[in-house]
Amino acid sequence: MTEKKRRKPTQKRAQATVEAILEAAFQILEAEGLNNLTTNHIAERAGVSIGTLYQYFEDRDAILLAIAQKESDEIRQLVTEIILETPEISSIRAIVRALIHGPQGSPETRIALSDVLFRNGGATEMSRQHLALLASLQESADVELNLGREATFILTHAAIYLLRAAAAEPELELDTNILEDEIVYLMESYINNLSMRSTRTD
Amino acid sequence: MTEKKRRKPTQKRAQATVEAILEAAFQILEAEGLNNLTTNHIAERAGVSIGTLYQYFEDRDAILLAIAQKESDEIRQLVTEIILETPEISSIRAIVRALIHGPQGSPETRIALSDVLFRNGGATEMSRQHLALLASLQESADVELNLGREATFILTHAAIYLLRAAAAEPELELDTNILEDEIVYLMESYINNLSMRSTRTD
Amino acid sequence: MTEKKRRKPTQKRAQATVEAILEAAFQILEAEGLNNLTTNHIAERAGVSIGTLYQYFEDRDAILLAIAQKESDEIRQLVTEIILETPEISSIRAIVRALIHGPQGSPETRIALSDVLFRNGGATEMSRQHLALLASLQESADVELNLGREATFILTHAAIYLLRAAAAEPELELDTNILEDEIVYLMESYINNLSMRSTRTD
Amino acid sequence: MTEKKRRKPTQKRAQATVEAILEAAFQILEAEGLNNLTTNHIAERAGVSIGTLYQYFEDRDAILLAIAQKESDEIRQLVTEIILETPEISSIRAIVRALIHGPQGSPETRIALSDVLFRNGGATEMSRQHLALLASLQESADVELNLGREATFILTHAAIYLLRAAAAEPELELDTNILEDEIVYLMESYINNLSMRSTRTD
DNA sequence: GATGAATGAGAGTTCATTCAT
DNA sequence: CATGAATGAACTCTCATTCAT
Repeated sequence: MTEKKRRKPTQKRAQATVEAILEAAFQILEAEGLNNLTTNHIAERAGVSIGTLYQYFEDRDAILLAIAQKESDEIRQLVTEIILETPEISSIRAIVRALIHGPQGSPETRIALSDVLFRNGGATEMSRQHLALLASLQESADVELNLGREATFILTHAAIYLLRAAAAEPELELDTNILEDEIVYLMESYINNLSMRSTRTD
Repeated sequence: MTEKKRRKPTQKRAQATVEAILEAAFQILEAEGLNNLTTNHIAERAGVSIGTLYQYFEDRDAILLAIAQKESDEIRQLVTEIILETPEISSIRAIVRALIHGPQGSPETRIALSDVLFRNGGATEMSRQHLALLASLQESADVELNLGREATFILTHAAIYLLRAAAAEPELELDTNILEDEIVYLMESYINNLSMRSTRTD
Repeated sequence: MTEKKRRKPTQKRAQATVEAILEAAFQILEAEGLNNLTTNHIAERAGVSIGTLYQYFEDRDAILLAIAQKESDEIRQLVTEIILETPEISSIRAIVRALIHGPQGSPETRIALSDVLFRNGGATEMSRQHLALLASLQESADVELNLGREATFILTHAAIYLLRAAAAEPELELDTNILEDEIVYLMESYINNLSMRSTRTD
Repeated sequence: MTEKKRRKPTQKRAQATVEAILEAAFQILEAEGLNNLTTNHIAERAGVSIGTLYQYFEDRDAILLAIAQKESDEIRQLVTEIILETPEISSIRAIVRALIHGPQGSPETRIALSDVLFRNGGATEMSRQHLALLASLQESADVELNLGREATFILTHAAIYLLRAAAAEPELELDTNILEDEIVYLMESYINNLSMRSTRTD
């Protein structure tokens, strides 16, 4: 009854409003950081009133979440594209490459976005991404892997968190191509290790 | 010049006050999260006035930083203790074990603390920890490793970030013993991979 | 860029709000002095929330400045009115009379207001007032005055500062009419002195 | 009974402490302005504890007052010295010269000190200075001046406030020698004017 | 649907002053 | 006499959010 409903933008104009808000928020996040990402600021930059903003978004976090989900989708998409374009590379490399080149924005932006994704349904949204990742990885292995929870966790998180850490420390001046190689090596050698153990166990 | 100096606690009473503040801050962080960790709240819980708090800490962040540095020291200490107690285990396992059992507090607490450590001298304080880690790892390898920046980065960050991620997702119910094993495998197989490449290159 | 913009009151309601804030501030300044002129106090007296206050004024000083500028304008206006109403009196007397009767409020209020005017663009806003004053004075002299910087300074500051001092020492119980006469004498005799010197010098 | 007594420094060591406090306060006032002149800051700079400071001074204002009175004394002294050294100059010029060269410190410092002098017994301490000034001026006049309250006020305040204003506006780059001349002219021509009126009236 | 004026809890912080040691 | 740890009222200012227009 008393629940406030947020309008779902079905009309074209409304769609444009939502886009403007998300775009404005992203720009501010990039240019001025999470601390200056205030709702009033976003509304002003988007050219809408603060009241309008609140008709489309429950609260400040919802805006960030929308941006993050959009990026998340784009990365999934990118994995597929990479595999289609260069079918000779391994799934692992495709994933790592997508994780490197997909996300836009500065380190701070990336962290803010992955944080919000985590806060809002860490067990839901984010792990969906991880599980998709895992499915791809399974294909890479010669033998069927006998994965425990912990190995699964490592396979689905290592690349993501290492790349997040790399993004957060730009002063290390890591070469993205080499980094791609090394992370691929890291994961492949771990999968080999898992295979050996699986074989032995069987 | 313009810096306000904070008193360094020389008297016994002052020492106790500082301890009380840090302890109170830690408890609040645990029980109520980073958002409710306000300076007034800390002072109240510590049983001191807000003015007293500000005599010893520049600002809110300084309190967090102090806690984080204390924990950081404790972990370094723990690595040493583990190696002394169980000399048969590898350096890698000692480090991973210390990283698992060292940090106190909930996932959110750990993240907040590692964040503050990173914010305040990401290239200073934190990498000191990483480099010490690296030195230990070098000893584990049979051949002298020929490490590029990117491989170094992976070696020094993989365990830390994976464990941070694990702490952040308690709903996965990971078994810490198994997790320790798997991370050790991950790193050992990567080091083997590096060794093989080093050998070939030589 | 980093400047926070303050809303300019476009709606009628907003105009009234700004008026209420200025009025409240003036009353408090009168009744309780500059030290008790806190932003919370002003907002409360004005019947608006503290947040509203800060939407229209950058900070506490900006409120004082707004009041001072308003008064400053009123005095300029008053000089003109006096000359129109009593065209037989000299410019000097008109200015002195305006300076005596124009400013509202207690001595402390006047000083606070002239201080804030001085702080914010001492070389800008305030000297504009002084220069206008000077232009009027020049007309009073028979011969064209040959004014050095220092004489100019005296002409433009003597009346203002003496009246400010008089306002600051109400216990002297100075009669404003006589004071007006004496200050006019002071300035006229100085201008005569300047004229004599100018004549001689030519 | 319950009245707090402030110690009068009779011993040598105590004298030194008081001196150190006043000196420290003056330096801070000069270097960092009235806003940063905190009691803790003064005590630290003076090398004494805050508790000690409060044994010699009732409150923060008392420190400023002590400095101001010291300066005030020095100026009175300076007038005498100037007259003794250069007996040919008029009393007026001696006073003006002393007011120009006597006070130490930046404009802000001077204003702060004259303000405190005024606040604490505007009718007492400060007018004592003014009356001494007036006595000297009376001697300069040929005929006995028949001074009303208002004329007295002008004679005793004009020079002081004009010089204070001049000090407050260093950007005008007034030449102190010329300023001395002009203020002397201002006052002399006013005294002449007064004389003429006195003569006529008699 | 859109607007933007208004809200207000509450954050961080300062500093004159006291008093137990 | 000196110390300096402790006090806490008071202050400025922010920003997510609401709701009358």
